[in-house]
Amino acid sequence: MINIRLSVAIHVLSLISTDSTLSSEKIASSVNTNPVVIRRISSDLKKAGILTSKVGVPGSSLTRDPSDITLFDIYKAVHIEKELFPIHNNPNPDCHVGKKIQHTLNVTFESVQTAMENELKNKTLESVMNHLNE
Amino acid sequence: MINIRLSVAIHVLSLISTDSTLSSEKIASSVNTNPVVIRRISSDLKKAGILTSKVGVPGSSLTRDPSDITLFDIYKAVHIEKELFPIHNNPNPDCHVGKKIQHTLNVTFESVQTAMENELKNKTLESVMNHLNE
DNA sequence: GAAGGGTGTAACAATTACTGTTACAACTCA
DNA sequence: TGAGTTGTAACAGTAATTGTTACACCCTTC
Repeated sequence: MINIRLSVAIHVLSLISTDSTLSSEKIASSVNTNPVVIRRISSDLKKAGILTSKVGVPGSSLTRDPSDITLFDIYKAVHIEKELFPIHNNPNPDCHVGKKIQHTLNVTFESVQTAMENELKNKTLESVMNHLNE
Repeated sequence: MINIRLSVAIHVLSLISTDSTLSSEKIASSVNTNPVVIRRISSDLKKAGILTSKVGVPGSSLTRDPSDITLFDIYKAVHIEKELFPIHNNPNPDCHVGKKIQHTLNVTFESVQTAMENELKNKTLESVMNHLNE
């Protein structure tokens, strides 16, 4: 478990895609949080090229169709760059296991993380919104 | 993800499988942590039926062959039960999106988590140890 | 049966990350 | 001009994780 940013970001983008004039205040009331939390996440999404906005002007717009935005795009935008499974530091290099454990687990965990990321790539904002409209 | 328990647990099990007489003190010196951290993780692994040990007797043993212990077994043993991607609480039910976002994301995130877990199920302690011995 | 050394576990400190919040500069538009 | 907004820094509160001390209880050996 990491944080709720991905879920908030998807919520935000779902709202924006149907109404590009919503202020952070209004979005916050739908998400049930503070407007600054919304602006913070919007800022990440903006840096990632997923949405645009103008200082002083309420609202923001998607830069492309929801079918072209994968959950992985959103995930990358709002998550700190770090490994899914961190590995303990400074294992004892004088030990047969300690000497190689970090490299071994790096390789192992990387494929697990990739499997997770591929599944996020298979899902788009559009598919989530379709589910919301069912 | 969140913590280094999975990587420490794999380290511990790799050591135990080649020497079932190692004390938590010795294991801790290979992992480079405090013996209590090792005993805490060993306790989880014991509850999960992956290893056995006796109070007062140094060492512990695997209950089955490393080829029968998947990384998912270890993951379940040492991780708090919780979702990979948590979802924000109390979205506004008066909003079209807020009303359904939690259920929708639950379904969506579940399949992502399953993809990750399946990859963990595909890897065994034996395969990790083979990599350590290369 | 006493001593030394283990395990199991509770309790607490230190650290870190996340969320919520206040504050404010800079900007837009009526 | 003034109300309302975005973008962002700064900080408090909370929660989770790890490391650590402490100690009851249990072997094993002498």
